[in-house]
Amino acid sequence: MMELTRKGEYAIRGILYLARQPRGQVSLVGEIAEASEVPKTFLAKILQNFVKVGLVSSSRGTGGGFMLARPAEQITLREVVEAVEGPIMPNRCLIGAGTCERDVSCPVHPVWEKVRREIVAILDGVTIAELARD
Amino acid sequence: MMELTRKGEYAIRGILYLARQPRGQVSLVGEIAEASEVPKTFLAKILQNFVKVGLVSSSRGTGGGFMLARPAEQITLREVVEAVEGPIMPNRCLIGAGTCERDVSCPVHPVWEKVRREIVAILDGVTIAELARD
DNA sequence: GTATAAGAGGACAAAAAAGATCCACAAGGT
DNA sequence: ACCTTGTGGATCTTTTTTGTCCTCTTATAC
Ligand code: SF4
Ligand code: SF4
Repeated sequence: MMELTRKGEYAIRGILYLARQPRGQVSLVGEIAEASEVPKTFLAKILQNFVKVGLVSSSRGTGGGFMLARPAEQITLREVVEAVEGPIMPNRCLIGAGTCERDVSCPVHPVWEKVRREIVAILDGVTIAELARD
Repeated sequence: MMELTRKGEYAIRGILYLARQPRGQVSLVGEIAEASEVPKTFLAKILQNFVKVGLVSSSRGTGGGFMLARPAEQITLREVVEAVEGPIMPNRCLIGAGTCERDVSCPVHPVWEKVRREIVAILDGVTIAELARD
């Protein structure tokens, strides 16, 4: 139950690499992939996710590559995980009403809600900058 | 990320049915399955898991069936979930040393450990008895 | 002791998700 | 023009989830 996928793991390793680069420095997919030991083509997809949600900025052509779109101090672990894995959601019924016909007065429902809130709180409390300096 | 599977969901619904029966009353798989809206053969496997870990006791033959092996007040939601889904484990590297070559001084490691502890604490704080009376 | 009524266990199959790769294309630099 | 680098989509493989089936064992009833 409740396991981070490879994609999430790779995403963290990848963005940590970016966070460790000097401000303004762009990095190539291949470079990040090698350093983080992540399959290059897979990482490319992950970086695309980051770009889409505005965590990372990209540029093409010679001299192009990826860099953080915001300072690492302002990027939380939660944002990184959710960028590639979608919203944190311990049980499907939390998505919205009607997902489970039983959700009207389901006694277990509030427990999952609490779990969700706790996980979100922990991951929101950790920034990429903190993780990167080590 | 981190979603309970159907199996876990069915397990909870199933054991709640047992918890709502009068003490000493045995229930048939088919009966539990129908009431909980769970595929019967799948539920049978789940009940086998429960029996294996000692949460539920079973008997065969005429008059056989399933009942809680302990009072519902002494069964926590964590036990139920772990019985069918295995240990709560937000990231593979928590299983043990050597799972990830990077785990030596990995800065993210402690975060997952914290998440794990929190989830365990929440699920350990909820008993089947509490959930059943509703 | 034979029929019947359960659960136990294992093999197996379908469906979904995860993990990974490829290629044609767009955009930017020389 | 030509090279470089990211983009987007299609596709493929592997693993996990979800579910079924069949045979065997255990227990009761007649
Ligand atoms: S039974 Fe309750 S906890 Fe389970 S999916 Fe439905 S609403 Fe959620
Ligand atoms: S990189 Fe760190 S968090 Fe990720 S699997 Fe390895 S030890 Fe765990």
